[in-house]
Formats: sequence, C-alpha cells, structure tokens
Amino acid sequence: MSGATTRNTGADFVYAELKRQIISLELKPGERVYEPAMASALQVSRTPLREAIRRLISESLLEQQRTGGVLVPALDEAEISELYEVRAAMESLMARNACLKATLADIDALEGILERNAAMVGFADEAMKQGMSLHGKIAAIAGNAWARRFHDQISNQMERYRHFTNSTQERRDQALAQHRTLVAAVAAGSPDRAARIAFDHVMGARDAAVRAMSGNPA
Amino acid sequence: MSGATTRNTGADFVYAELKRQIISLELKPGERVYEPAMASALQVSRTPLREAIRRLISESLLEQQRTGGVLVPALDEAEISELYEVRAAMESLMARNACLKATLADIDALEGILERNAAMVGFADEAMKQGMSLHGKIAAIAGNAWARRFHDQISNQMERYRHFTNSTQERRDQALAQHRTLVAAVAAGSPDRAARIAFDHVMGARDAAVRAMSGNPA
DNA sequence: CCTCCTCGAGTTGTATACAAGTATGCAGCA
DNA sequence: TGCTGCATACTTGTATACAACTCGAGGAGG
Repeated sequence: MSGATTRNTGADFVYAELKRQIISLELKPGERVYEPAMASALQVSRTPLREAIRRLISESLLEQQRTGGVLVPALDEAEISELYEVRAAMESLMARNACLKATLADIDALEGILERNAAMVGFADEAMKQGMSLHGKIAAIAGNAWARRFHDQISNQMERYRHFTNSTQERRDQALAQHRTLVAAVAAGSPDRAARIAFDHVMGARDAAVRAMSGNPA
Repeated sequence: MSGATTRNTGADFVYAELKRQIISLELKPGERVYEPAMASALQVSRTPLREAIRRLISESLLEQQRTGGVLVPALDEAEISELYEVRAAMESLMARNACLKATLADIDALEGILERNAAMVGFADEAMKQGMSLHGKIAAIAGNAWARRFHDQISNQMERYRHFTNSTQERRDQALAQHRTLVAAVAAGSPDRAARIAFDHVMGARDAAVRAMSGNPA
C-alpha cells in the first residue's frame, strides 16, 4: 500500500511544479503564463494544465485578468503586512487551542524542540527550520484543520517575499526568547497569555519585515 | 461598459451555480457528483464543469476521493466548532485593524448600522442581515483583503450548517449588546479591547451553536 | 498628424474523442 | 455457501480539434 493521498494524475504534478516555480520566483512576479508554451514545457496537454491553473488561481498563486489570460501576481509591499497579520491571528488561535488540549507528552515535545532550537543559535537556516517545527507541533496539538489550512496558504504567499525580509541575528535571538515564553504559557495552561504572546510574536516579525523592506527597497 | 469583473465564461457560471447548490444543501452532503450527468444538467460540456469542480475542491466545497470522483463533503459536528474559531480569529483581527484605521465618518456609519439593527429587534432575518452589514463595514474599514477572503470562505462553509444552528431571541439580544460594546471600543480607539470583544462575541456564538446542535441532533 | 477601422496572428474557452482506471455482477470452483 | 477471478459497463483523466475572443499593426479617411 502506497501512502499516496490521491491518484497520481498529471494535473496534480503540474499543480505542484507550477506552485514550486511560483513560490521560488522561478516564474517572475508580473510574468504572464501562456498555456501552449507552458503545456509543452511541462510535456502535458492544455487540459490538465488548465485545471492546475484554476487551483492556483483560487489560492491566489496565479491571477486572472479580466480580458482572459493568467499572470503571476506582482509583489506588493503593502500585502506582506496583511499576510503577517493573518498569520498572527492564526498562530494566536492555535496557541490558545494548544494550551487547552496539550497533554504532558505534548509539552515535553515542545520543550524538546525548544532545546534543539537553542542549540542552533548562529545557524540561520537551521534555526528557521526549528522554528517551523515548533509551530508545526503547536498546530498539530491545536488540531484545527481550517486554521492549519489557512496558515499554510499564507506561508506559501510569504515565501515569495522571503528574499526581501531577511531577518537579523538579533531578531532570531528575540524570536527564541519569545518561543520560550510561549511554551511556558502552554505548559502553564494559560490560553489567553499564550494567544497574546503568539500574536505579538508574529506582529513583531511583521514590523521587522516592514522595516527591512523599507531599508532594502526591492 | 459593464461592471463585470471577469469575462463571462461558462466555467464561471457553472462554478457559481454549483456553489449555490452546495451551500443551499440542494446538493446533499455525502452525495457524489457525476460529471456527465451534471454537465448535461447544466448544459455545458465536461471541460468547463471540471474546471469549476477544481476550484470548488480547493475551497473545500467539494471533496475528491482517492479513487477519483468527487463528493459533496459530509457535515461534521466537530468541524463547525473549528469554523467558528477561525471566524473569531478573523473578526478579532479585523476589529483591531478597524480600530486603528477608522475615520470619524466610519464611526458614524457603524453607529448608524447599530441603530437600524436595534430597530429590527424581533425580526430574526432582518437582524441577521444587519449583523452581517455591521461586520461588512468593519471588514471594509480594516482593509485586510486576505482576512476578508478567509472570512468569506468560512462563511460559505458555515452556511451549510445554518439549519442546525438556529439562534434564539435571547442570543440575538445578547449579540446586539455585544455589537454595541464593539462599536464603542472602536469609537474609543481601543484595539485590544475591540479585538477581545469580537473574539469573545464569536466564540459565544460558537458555544451557543454547539449547544443547539447537541440539543437538536441532526 | 491624428483617429478610427479592419484584418490577422495568436491566445483563451469549449466540445468531443479517446485512453486509462474503477466498480459491479456473474461464473467457476473449493 | 462463500470466495476468487474475470468480463463488462461506466467513470474519470487526457489529448486534440474547433470556436470565440483579444490585441496590435497598418492603412483609409478626416
């Protein structure tokens, strides 16, 4: 038995590949996608390509223009702030729920992640990954599928802005400290406090990103 | 010049019509959708139908099974709680932002809606509409397109559960009172308080809905 | 010179034909 | 009886052909 969650269809492959190209900026913001060219590049016919494009449009990873035709959405400095805000709302909710549902084993797991995270100080990429895994664990504990869905969608969008929002070492140290207080709040079973910390944590990241962008105009 | 936002395509019509049927429960939860039958019922070929189906799947208004084939998602009592939570997070965020951005004219508009709302006491449907329009105005003031998007998606999902979560007159009175305090917080420029009120307001609706459902098992 | 129109290349939208996969019922057999 | 394997009808997935539309170039007329 393979663990595949869906039948392996060409449209799914095209979806994944296009998504990857968009998120990695391999397809440039503002660039138009022509169906015949893209279809032959991916070695499929226009039919599965179009189905993949529809999915991507409904996730705002592609954009349809009124006249017909499809575009990679342009990057917009104002949008990134909105993305952070929604992410803050989602993580805040998940922190609250995690607080209400966490078992002792869950709390041990969170603290374990925190320790490994602390060991990564100075390695930006690894620290980033650990931060993601902390959040992933919290999301799993919270167990709200819709929140996770939206959070993932937001993360995909934000990935496109990554190059413009590089974080500093100082910022990463601060993040680690905030993660500590967050886990402490979960361990203490204080949902309001956990929610507040998660919210402020992401909003702080927003402010840092906005500052970094205005300092580093694209 | 027509105000149409997109070219009038068959796929768009099919999308809107299917969405309507799903939300209104005209298509029953758990029911399978067969492409040839649905295509001929809507008088289009399978091609635009399939594109509409893909969009609906990515909004979770349809569900794809591993074997291929598409289903109207079943109603799930556990899910509605998650939907309310995410909606609470979104409205809370929007209330906060509205607080930060509202002009004096905006506040006047909110208070106007509140007055008209109060006049509707006793008319459940009208009161519901006014409640929506209050929230719509707050969303417009907040101006976070992603939050609005997600909120709309959640609202569509919740619509399917509407029949099982009828509210009481007492609950509607309470909602009106909470709306008053929310607008007051916005007028006073207290973002934290506004956010908190909005969150608790929706979470209260969640609790009421969950109670109503366990009392009225579907 | 400017405006408007026409025409044509090229693109998207739709229908249909075909290939691949899935489920159901029935015969054969232990 | 209960199970296996197969044949068949039907469904979905893909390719291709065709229709409708968009946009730009270029010429006619003002």
